[in-house]
Amino acid sequence: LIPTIKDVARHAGVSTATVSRVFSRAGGVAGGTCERVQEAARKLGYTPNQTARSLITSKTCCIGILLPDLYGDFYSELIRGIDQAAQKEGYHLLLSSMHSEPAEMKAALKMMLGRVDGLVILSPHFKPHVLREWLPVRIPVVLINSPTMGIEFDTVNVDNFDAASKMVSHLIGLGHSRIAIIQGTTANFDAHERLRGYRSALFKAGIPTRAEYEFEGDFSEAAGYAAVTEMLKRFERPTAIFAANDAMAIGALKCLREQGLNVPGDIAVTGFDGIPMAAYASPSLTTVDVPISRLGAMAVERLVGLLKSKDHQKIRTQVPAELVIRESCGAHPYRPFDDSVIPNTSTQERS
Amino acid sequence: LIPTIKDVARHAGVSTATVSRVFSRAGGVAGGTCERVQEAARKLGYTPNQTARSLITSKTCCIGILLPDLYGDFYSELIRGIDQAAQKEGYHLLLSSMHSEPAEMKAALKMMLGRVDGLVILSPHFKPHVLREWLPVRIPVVLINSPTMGIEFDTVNVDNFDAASKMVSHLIGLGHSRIAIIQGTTANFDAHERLRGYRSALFKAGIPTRAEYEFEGDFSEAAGYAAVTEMLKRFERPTAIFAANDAMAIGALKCLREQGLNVPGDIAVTGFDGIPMAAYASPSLTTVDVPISRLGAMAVERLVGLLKSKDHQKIRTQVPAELVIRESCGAHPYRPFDDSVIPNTSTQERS
DNA sequence: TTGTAAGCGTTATCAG
DNA sequence: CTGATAACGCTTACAA
Repeated sequence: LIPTIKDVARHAGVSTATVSRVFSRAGGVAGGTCERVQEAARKLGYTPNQTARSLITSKTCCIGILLPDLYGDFYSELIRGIDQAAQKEGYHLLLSSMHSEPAEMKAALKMMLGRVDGLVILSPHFKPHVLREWLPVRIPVVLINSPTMGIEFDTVNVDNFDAASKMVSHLIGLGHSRIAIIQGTTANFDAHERLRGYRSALFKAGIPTRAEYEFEGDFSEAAGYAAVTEMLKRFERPTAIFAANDAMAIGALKCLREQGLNVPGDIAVTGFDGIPMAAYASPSLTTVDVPISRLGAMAVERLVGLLKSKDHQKIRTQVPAELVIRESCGAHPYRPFDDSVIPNTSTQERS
Repeated sequence: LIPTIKDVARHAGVSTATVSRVFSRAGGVAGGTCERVQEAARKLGYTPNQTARSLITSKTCCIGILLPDLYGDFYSELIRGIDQAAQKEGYHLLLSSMHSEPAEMKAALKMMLGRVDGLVILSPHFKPHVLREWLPVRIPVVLINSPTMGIEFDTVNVDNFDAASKMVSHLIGLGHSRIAIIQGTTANFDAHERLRGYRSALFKAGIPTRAEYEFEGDFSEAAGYAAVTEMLKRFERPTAIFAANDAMAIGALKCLREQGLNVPGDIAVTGFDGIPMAAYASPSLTTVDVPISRLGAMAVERLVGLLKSKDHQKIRTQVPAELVIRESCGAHPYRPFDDSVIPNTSTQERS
């Protein structure tokens, strides 16, 4: 039903080897023969079977992407960066996301073996050594946002520590010394690094860290709201809040507004991530722009590098994130609304 | 370097056929033999090569996803739905997005042939007959949001016409008769259907359509802003605005606010898409919730259906979209802020 | 229950 | 420049 190289060869009156040479652009085929082959192929609607091709060449030109069950902006931006880089490098994507359980992830991994030349994995759950155990074959792997305790894998991480430190230093520079943090999910690596950056900036400025200023959170808007509720009960309340992500910062803003407090007048607030809504909050939210799409792109670029050269040196790449100073930290005067920030999210493609 | 079925067979002292039987769960292998094989495989770190497997079985358990260069919520929601459905059905995803030019799309298509069992394509650009020409082999295909003039492919579309019509009818029910539309990108199928729904609702209510109430747009916030600027110059200005997507509706809200007009008091506004920010706008935006993730899921489900049974009847599936009544249309009293709506978009997985 | 051997559709290695 | 022919790693009749 579906034409193979043999059919084309027969119709063109040549051998399969010649047809193969034509389609693999190997050269060494006479002009006339080449045309005859292409004509026959067109007539039959022949396209080389990539599976068979990659079986013999042992190259798939595919990279496997393993993601946990994330969603929203982070997910799409990451894939965008990955896809763009992959396309530029001539690779395709075998995607498997939605993995919350180890068994699912392991199964996905198995499915990919033999189908991909390399793997990009974002797995906040599973420790590198667990992954190593699941990867019997020696296949190139790049980890995104991984704790990278050991040096078993190449990694590409957002420099959460540095950016958090810079943000808190920025607040200190604005005159704040009673700075609270609303932390991300415990045991999350990003959350951990942002906390570390917060503490480091305070330390560098000679400000002692205070346990009662380190509020728990889980990256949700509700957590930000709750943390502020708790915070306002304190006698010596902070003059600034460093939220570990934008969602919590926005929850914090909401609570502060409800309590009649002025931001940044009474209390400054900063976020982390740079979600579109941050610019649209009122006051607009000072935050850290995490270059998610570059994160994905760099992971792919590193992987392709591994694929091309048999360079077996493990590299830890840190992607820098930059501060976006807006109104909520008090560095800028308050303006009711920021510029256009809503991405065109209709069913339309990007114009 | 990488162990094959032969290596396992040799180590276990059996034939490759037996090893194959063990790993393909075909049964008919003695318990002791089975264990010996698995032990050998574990020692060697063997995993079946999926490429070789699918070459002989001519089943890949992969479906190809071809997308244009979209981004943001739409993109991630679509993939989410696709991925969930695919996983449930036991299929994997070969993804290729970022296609703005025909040549890119064609190349991507070729890359997939032989690697996938079927295709899900979202291509607002290319007409079905062009696709048919690019698909020489008879491979199952489901089109998402396609004009579907002919009946060459199965399609899964959002019922834009119906939802738009319902929304405008809702405005009419609230007493409006001078209703403007801010259209989406010309030549975009969704935009076209929403316009058709708008006109249909007016027609059904016996309200004549007026060309001067049909403003151009391109789905961008700026376009919504510009359209309202233009609109306010008119003597008999509309009492309601039906924007063809949320981004434009929010642009419209911004312009109206700047002009000192009250929404919905002076003029009602509605959107389309149901982006998260719509709930967070002030006043909160009445809109149409487009079930994007279900759109993707249904496309996959239909495709898997085609794959399993050789049912060659083409089906046009319409996914219904529902109205989300909030404040901007005037049906509800104005409250300063809606409930928590910001998704957790941090690097953290969905909790 | 197990082994032998013939493919799956392609590319690669030789000869010619 | 072209054609046999042997892989690639696996599954699957068919035999034993």
